[in-house]
Amino acid sequence: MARKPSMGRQKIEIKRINCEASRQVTFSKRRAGLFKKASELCTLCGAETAIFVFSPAGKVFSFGHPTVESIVERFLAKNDPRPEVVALPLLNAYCGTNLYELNRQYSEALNQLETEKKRAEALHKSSIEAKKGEPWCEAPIEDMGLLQLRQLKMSMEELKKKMVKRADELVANESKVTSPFLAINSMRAVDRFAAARDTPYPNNASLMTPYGHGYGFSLGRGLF
Amino acid sequence: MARKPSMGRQKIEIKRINCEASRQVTFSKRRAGLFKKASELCTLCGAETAIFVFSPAGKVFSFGHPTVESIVERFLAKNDPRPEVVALPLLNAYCGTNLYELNRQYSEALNQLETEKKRAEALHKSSIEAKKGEPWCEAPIEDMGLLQLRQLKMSMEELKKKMVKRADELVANESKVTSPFLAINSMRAVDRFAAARDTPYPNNASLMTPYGHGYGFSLGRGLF
DNA sequence: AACTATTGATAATG
DNA sequence: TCATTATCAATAGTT
Repeated sequence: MARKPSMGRQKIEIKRINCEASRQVTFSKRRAGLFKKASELCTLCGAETAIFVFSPAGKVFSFGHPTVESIVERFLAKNDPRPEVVALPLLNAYCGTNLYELNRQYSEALNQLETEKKRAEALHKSSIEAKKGEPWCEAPIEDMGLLQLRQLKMSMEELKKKMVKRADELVANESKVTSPFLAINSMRAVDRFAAARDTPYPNNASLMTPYGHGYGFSLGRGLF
Repeated sequence: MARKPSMGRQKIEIKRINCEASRQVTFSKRRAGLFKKASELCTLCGAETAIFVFSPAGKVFSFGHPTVESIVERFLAKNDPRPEVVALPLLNAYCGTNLYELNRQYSEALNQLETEKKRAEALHKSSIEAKKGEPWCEAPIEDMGLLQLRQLKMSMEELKKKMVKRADELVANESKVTSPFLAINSMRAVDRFAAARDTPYPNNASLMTPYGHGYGFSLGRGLF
């Protein structure tokens, strides 16, 4: 005998939802719906799909079948504009010839960059002192460099090593090995909605597989 | 007075569709639906989303808001273990601006390089032909190297100059310009389902924007 | 590609 | 967040 337990779904306009709370609710619901649709597409049609969703708050949610990584790898193989990705196969093509010289130049450029930054750092040192109590994020970026710079340099050096190593490998082995992308953030689960689990990665990502077909979802906190 | 023009939608099981033709049809329909859902999620909730779908035939279809590239970049910044990927945000943070533009310049140079390589490849085609029966990858790479190598070296040198110059700029100007990543494969259109258009990129990608809110879709032939 | 009967997704509500 | 339900939107089957 009860009457209207709800007025049911109402039509909504497709524009930003102003109410913070309902926007969040809608985000969750529709994200789940989107991922479900994606999994169905994969199952029904044999497609391979990856989805990344960044919430306004910066959380990342991803879906991938067979895995997020395999899809990204596939995509990057064709579309990544980043130099190193473009450069490696190119360098490979040339048998690693002159790699040393190229690396030297690259390093040199980076060293110069480092030098520049240090100079700037020195120049701004006084103003750092002045801004003592300021929150970290408001501090002038020139002022917080040394540590990160060192880290950067290390990363660059590692990149360089990898480039050389990779080139060597490819020269030595001309068989087209499609090495799987290191699937750091992937796991398989058989249970529907398997429990999330922490990973040791900076984004503190958690993972779960809501649909029982080897589809992987991941959640994590964004940096931005 | 006609009666049943159709028996309407019937329930289907979520498992691979065996019939090739209807699988293809379903793929198209559901892919469009998925992208629409994604665009709505973005609009309603202020989310940022990217989707990649590989058809069984190897075609890639992608959706991105604001652009595919920005989302991938963001994702990789947190999940890609490759050092160069770690380095980028670090540099960005350090310089108070992002490296996207620099990166773009770099890849542009490398793209030119790639073009050069292809040209040279064509030039050497006869010698390749001569080695009939041999797969392309077995052809001696030394045979097609000198020209491109020179070009590569030049590119690297120019990169170096650009990096240094950019570093100078950044030191001089500490305002945090968030220059948008050059969305090589993206375009905006106001028409729904604007006509696809060729791009000069290797995958011969075509692009269109089906939903009139600045969302970009791209279609292209896969390599795999 | 277009149409429409249905199913499936979800906005409003508890 | 989870559950319910009326309604709207997506789409399977057909032309």
